[in-house]
Amino acid sequence: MEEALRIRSDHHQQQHRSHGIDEEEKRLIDSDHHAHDNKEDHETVVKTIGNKRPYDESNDENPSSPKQKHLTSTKQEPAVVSHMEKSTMEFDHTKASSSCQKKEQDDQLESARAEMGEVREENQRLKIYLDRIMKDYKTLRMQFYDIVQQEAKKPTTDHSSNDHHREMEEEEPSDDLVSLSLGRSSSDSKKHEDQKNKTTPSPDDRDKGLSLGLDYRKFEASKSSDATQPLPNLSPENSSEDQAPKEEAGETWPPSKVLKMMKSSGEDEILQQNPVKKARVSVRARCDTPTMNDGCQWRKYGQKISKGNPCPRAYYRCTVAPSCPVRKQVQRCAEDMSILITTYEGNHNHPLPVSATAMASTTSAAASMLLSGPSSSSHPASSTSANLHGLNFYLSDNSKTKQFYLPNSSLSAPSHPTITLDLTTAPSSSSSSHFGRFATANYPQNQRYNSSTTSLNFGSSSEISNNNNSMSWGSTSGLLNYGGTTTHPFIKNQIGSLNLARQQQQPPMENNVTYQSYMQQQPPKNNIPDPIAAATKAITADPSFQSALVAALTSIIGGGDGSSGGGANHLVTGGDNNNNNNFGQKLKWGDQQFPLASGYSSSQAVLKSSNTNIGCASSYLNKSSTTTNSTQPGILVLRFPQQVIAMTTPSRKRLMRDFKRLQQDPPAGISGAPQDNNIMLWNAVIFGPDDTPWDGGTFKLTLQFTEDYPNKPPTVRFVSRMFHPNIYADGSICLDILQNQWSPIYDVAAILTSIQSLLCDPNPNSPANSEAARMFSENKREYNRRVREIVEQSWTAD
DNA sequence: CGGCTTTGACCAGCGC
DNA sequence: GCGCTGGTCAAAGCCG
Repeated sequence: MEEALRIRSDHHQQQHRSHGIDEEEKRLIDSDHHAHDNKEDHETVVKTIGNKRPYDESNDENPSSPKQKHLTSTKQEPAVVSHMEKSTMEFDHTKASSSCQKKEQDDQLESARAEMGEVREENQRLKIYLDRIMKDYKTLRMQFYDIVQQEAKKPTTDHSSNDHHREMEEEEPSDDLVSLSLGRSSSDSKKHEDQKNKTTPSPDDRDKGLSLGLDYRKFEASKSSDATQPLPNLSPENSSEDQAPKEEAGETWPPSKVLKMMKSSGEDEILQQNPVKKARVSVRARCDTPTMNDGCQWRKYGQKISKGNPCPRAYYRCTVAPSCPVRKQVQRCAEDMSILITTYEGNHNHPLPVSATAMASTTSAAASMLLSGPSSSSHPASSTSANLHGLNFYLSDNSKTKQFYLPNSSLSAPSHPTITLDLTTAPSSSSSSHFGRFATANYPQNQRYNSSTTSLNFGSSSEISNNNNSMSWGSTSGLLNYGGTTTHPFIKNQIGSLNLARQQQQPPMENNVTYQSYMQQQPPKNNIPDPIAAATKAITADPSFQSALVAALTSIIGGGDGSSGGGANHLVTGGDNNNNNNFGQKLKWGDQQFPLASGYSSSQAVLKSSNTNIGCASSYLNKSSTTTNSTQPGILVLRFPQQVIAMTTPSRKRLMRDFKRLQQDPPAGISGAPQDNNIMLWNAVIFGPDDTPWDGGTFKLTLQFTEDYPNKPPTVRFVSRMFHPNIYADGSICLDILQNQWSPIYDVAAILTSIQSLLCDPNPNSPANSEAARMFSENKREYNRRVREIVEQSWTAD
C-alpha cells in the first residue's frame, strides 16, 4: 500500500514536471517531500500524499484562480506539516484525538493540494498565453526582418533571387507593394544633407533608401546578438520576448525617470540618441461623445490645454486591471470639432472584454508594426506602409525632428512614433481632402509635418488644411460608430488607393485601383540606390509575384459576376525599369493639371516591366498613359486592366486585403477563406482556445458579406453545432461587434478573433441560448461537459 | 464614502 | 539658461 502510494506520488510529481511547472513549484514539491521524508511516521505522510487530489481534477468549476492562492498554498503547507508533527507526537497518548487530527490533516493537505493544482493550472494557462503572444510577436518581427533584410540586399543582389521572389510574393500586391517604394522618402533635402553629412557610410546609410522606413538595425542587432547594440525602441508591444515581460510588469507609459535611468546607465549612445519612445496608435473618428467607446474602462487622470487647440486634451488610463499600462489621450480635432482623436499607447496586460478585443488588437498590432519599423535617428526620413487588419497604414519616422504632429490634428506627441487610423469621412469631395497628402519629411517646405507621424485614413477628411502634406490611404469608409453616435459614411471607393503625391482634390474614384508611390520630387543621387527603381525592378523581374497579383485579382473578379473574370488574368506590364527615370507615372488626383473628367482620373496603376510582358489589357492603360504622360522618377505605378478595376468594389477590395492579411498573419487558432468564386461568402474555422473546455474543437463558420462591408458587419454564423450562451440554435452569434458595436476597422481576422474570444468569455446576461446561459451561470461543470461534447462533435461533423 | 473628475503644481524634453 | 510644451501626479471637489 505504502509503495503504491509512493508510486502514485512520484507519478504525480512527474506529471507536474511534464506539464512544465515552473521552478518554484518544483521546489515547493521537493521541499514538501523532503519534509515528509524526514518524518518518522511515514504512513501518515504517504497517505497524505496519496490522498491528494490530482490538480487537473480540482477545478472543473473554477477554471481560474487568483494568484494569491499560490501564496496561500505555499504558506499553508508548512503549517500543515507542523500540525502533522504535533499530532504524531501525541499519537500514543490520545489515539482518538490523533485519528481525528489525522483526518483534519488530510483535509487540509487535500485542500492545499487542490489549491496548488489550481495555481499550477493558472500558471500553465498564463504561460501558454504568454507563449502565444511571444510567438505572434516573433512572427511579426521575423516578417519585418525578412522584408528589411531583403531590402538591404537590393542594391547588390540579383533581384530575381528566390528570396526576393518570396518576399515580393508575400507582399501585399497592392498597398504593401507600394510601401516598398515609400521607403525612399529621404528625398527631403534636409534629410539628404543629413545623410551626406555622415562621414562614414554605414550599412544603414547604404540601405537607407531601401529601408522601407524600418529601422532594421534592431533586427540586425538582435541577429548578431550584439550586446552593445541594445534596441532602443522598447515597449511592451515591440520589445522582444525577453523584454516584454519586464516591461509589462512595470511601468509602461514610460516615465521620464525611467528614460533618464536608461540613459544614465551609460550603456550605449544609441539609446541616448534615440530615447525610448513608445508607439502610439491614433484613431480619428467622428464622435459626439467625449470619448469613444472602445470597450475598455478608462479613468481620466489629467487634462491639459494643448497648443493650437481650444479643446483640452484628456488623459486616460486603462482601469480594467490596476497594473494595465495602456493609456490614451483624447482630444477634439481643432479643425473639426466633430472629430475625436484618440491616441492609444501600450498594450493591455489583462484579458479584455470581447467588445474591446478588436480595437485593442488593431492598435496593438499597429503599434507593433510601427515599432518594428521606424525608430532610429539614423533613418531620418524613412517611411513605410503596410497592411494591418486589412487596413492600410503608413509609417514614417523622423526622429531627428523632435516634435511631430499628427496631421491635421492638434493632438501632438513629441517624438513618439505614431500610427494614425483615420476613420473620418468627407462630407464633400470639393473640400480639400485628406487624401493624398503625405505627412513626411518629403516636404521640406512644411517642416511642421516632418516627423514620426503615421497617417492612416479610412476615408477622407474635409477638415484638413490645404497646406497639410499628409498622406492618406484610401479605404472604404469613414463611418465609425463609437459610443452610440452615428455618422454617415461617405464611401469613396478608395480601397487600395494610395496616393502620395500632393493633391488638391479627391476625384470620384469609382472602380479604381491605384497603387502608386511617390518617392521624391527630385531624382535620387546616383550614389544612392533608387528604391523605387529597385522595387520596380524586383517586382517586374518576378513573374511569381505578378502571378500572385493576378491570382489575387482573379479571385475577386471570379467572385463577382464572373462575366469578365478573365480580364484579371492579364496584368499589364511594360515599359522600362531603369533606375531613376521613366518607369512610372506620377499621378495626381484632382491635380488641376489633370482634370478628372475621366472617372478613372489619373490614379490608374501601372506596373511596368521591361523583362516581361505577360499581358496587356488595354485601352484603358493607354488612355491613362496619355492623360498622365508626365512620367517622373520615383513613381511606381501599377495599373490593372479596366475589367479588373470595373469589377472591384470597395467591399471586395477590402475583403481581398482581409484575406491577404489572414493568410499572411493568421491569428492563432483561426483560419478563413472566401468560397470559390465568391469572395463575399467566407468559410472559416475557429479552433477552441487551449486550456479551455473548448480546447480541441474545430468550429466552422460562414461569413456572409455585403457590398456595404466594411461599413456593415458580415452575417456570421456557426455551421458547427454549438452550445454557447451567446450563440443561437441556428448558429448565429449574439456579439456586439457584429451588431451595434460594429466598426469598419474590424476585419475578418478581428471578427474571428472576437468570436474565438467569445467562446471562453460568454455573456450570460444576453443569452441567445438560455439553457447554455443558465448552465454557464449555475452549473459550470455541466456546462463544461456539454461544451466538451460539442467539441467532440466538431471532430466528426462534416 | 468611494470613485471619479478637475485643476494646479511639478518635472522633463526640446528649441532657441 | 530660459521658455514653451507635453505629461504626470495628487489634492480638492464633485457626484451617486
